[in-house]
Amino acid sequence: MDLHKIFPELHSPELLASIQEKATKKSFKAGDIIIDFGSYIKFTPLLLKGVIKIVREDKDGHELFMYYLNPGDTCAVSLTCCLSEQKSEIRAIAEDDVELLAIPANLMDSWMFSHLDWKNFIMNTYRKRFDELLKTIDEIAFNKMDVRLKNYLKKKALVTGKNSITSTHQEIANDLSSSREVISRLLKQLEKKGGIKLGRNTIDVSELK
DNA sequence: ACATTAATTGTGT
DNA sequence: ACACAATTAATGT
Repeated sequence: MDLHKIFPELHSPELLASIQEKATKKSFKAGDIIIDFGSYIKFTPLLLKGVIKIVREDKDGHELFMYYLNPGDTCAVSLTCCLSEQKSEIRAIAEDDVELLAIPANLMDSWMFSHLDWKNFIMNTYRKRFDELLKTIDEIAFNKMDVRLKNYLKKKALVTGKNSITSTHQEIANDLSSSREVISRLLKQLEKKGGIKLGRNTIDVSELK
């Protein structure tokens, strides 16, 4: 297994050996829920393959999209949960078929002290996620829904590496905490002027600027 | 191939 | 936001 290829920041031989020994490989199919609200997290995922969507739930039970995890990422939120044994504030859904390494929570902690590269890795993913979050906060605070939608489409296309998106208007509305009708109407505007093509369950985004 | 049904999308209020 | 119409895809016969 070439862990080092996917996680360039992890290089010390002892750490890599520990990971090999202690981590368990798990796989999920597209749509599976990997971590759910309120569940205690007893491991942290190192994502090997596929895309994971991280979603927050507001008080009325509405979902709000936060960010994607790509191969080479780990879930920053789950790090905090692990360390303090808190319930999960988030839901993690497999966007594609996913393979990940599950690191037991207690090891996360001790590796912080014993392996410098591990510590740096954790710190860096924190920093990256924090930047991401700032961006989405800005977007929600300052952008109208049509801009958010356009960004959402772009990001989703980028992350999945495809130029067509397979999801329903309803699902998009859930991610953006809007209503399906609003999304449908905005999408149709975009189809006229913005260079996307709509079909049932698919949105072709290859022409999107 | 055709009819039936379910799911997704469109529109008016 | 809601109700309903229209369209498209999936399924059974």
